[in-house]
Amino acid sequence: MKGISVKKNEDFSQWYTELIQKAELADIRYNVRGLVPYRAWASITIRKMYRVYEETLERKGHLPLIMPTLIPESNFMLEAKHVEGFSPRVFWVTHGGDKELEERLALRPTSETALYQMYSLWIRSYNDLPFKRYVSGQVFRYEGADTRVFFRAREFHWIESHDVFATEEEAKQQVIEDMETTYEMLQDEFAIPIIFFQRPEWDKFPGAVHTYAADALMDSGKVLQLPSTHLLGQNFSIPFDVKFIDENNDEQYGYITCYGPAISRIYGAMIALLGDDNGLVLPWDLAPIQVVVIPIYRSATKDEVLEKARELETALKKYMKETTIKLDDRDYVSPGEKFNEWELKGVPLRIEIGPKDIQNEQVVVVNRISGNKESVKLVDLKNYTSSYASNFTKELKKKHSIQFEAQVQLAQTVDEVKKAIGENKIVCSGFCSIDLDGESCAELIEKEVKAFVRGKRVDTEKHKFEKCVVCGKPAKETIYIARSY
RNA sequence: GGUAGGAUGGUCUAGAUUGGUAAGAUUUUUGCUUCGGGAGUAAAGGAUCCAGGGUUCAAAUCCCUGUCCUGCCA
Repeated sequence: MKGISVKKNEDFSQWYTELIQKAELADIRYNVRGLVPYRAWASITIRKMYRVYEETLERKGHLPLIMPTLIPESNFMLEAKHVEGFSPRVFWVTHGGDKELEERLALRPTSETALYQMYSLWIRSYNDLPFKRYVSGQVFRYEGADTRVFFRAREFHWIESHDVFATEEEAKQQVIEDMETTYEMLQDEFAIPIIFFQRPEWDKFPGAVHTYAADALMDSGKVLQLPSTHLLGQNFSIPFDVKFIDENNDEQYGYITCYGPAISRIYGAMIALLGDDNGLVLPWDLAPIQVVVIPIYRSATKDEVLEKARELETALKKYMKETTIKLDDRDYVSPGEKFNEWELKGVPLRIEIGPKDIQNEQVVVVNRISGNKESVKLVDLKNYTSSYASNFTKELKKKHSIQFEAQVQLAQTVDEVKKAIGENKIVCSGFCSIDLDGESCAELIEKEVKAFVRGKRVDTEKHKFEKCVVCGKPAKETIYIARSY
């Protein structure tokens, strides 16, 4: 069987694994564990995602940088919390040829300690600020056995932007801009519904003052952590000596923010969320091929149909200039198999043309989201396809929009939390504190309920609780609890 | 960490109880017939059966060691 053998909502894990193999997205047989080659179909989409993300960052004042992949251990050791958080997961380069290196080199797990070393040389005065840069590339983290293609790997693909400001206020504004960027990209371009939480102290980026992370709302009631933006304050600028001369000729340390959308993980979230029992479904702009034309003929009608199909292809290419169109004229594959194959790969629009259509001066069009088939006259095709193209992603977003409030269940006790999580809800509760003194309560939730405290909402919160759901002390915060991937 | 399985053509699996010519499906290549929702047929190609050692006339199969994978429990 070439199609996916299970239904998405019956066995998600199996569905996802088969989708990746059968739609030729990635090949898990590479002989280093946790490192995965992405095949052409996934690579094309991932490159498109990079492009739209990079354009957006540049529009908002960031410039690109290309940075080395290796970071000397001495840089890496400069910020204590950062080291503590990352060193168990660093791949180290220890040898050059046969010779042991004098200093170990880290394969970057993130680039703060490479960049800020250079920022301290590049930034001289307040005239250089704000200083906004981004790096696109791979990072390496030695994860445990629990890897899953696109979601968690030992090498993954991301963009990290690192911005330096003269004041804390400007840095805070940047964090807000990063969150807006995330909504623009994930919700508008990639059709993934998200919500931002401020992470509790015990769960923030190592070295950050605050971490704000987007959680994607998956239809199973689970959440998946997507891009996060971090207010680093002066935690890195002091050890790395990122200083500038202000208007009064005084030396000041900069305020830094960093933002890291992991493109490979967003891709995973997108295919997992948007896909259906027939396979992949992709937003219009991100599909490697947007329109596939399938000729249908018998031996007697072959030449005539193929000729008309080629004419159709030429016409489509003329009036859909930004679109990738493919005529699937393979003779050795039956139409039925082509239908299934292109559905598996998530081509948004299929156009069929056969003898009956030629006679009636029409084509048959099939919608990847609804599966609906209809006939369209050739004279109307130009209008039809242009409105189809502009509506496709909107339809997809509508189908997967999740009303956050409708997923939420309020809970006053740990038992209520447990019950609601069991019903695939996201739980809203009172909590003593999201500072370090609240960690023991979070650990209890983790242990008893097998769900995680995601933090407090960044946008306005309308629920208020008297007491912490765990310890019963006065609730300083309203927080959300969910299971996560 | 505990525990139970597993590793055989590109892929999935049989073969193990009872040691004896490595099997099937699928994939790939080619020919002919097909083609409006996963085509049929004929042929060809493809595995030192995870690694190393032992028992034996003979090992995919039995024994030992190692490596890697998977499930379940903490």
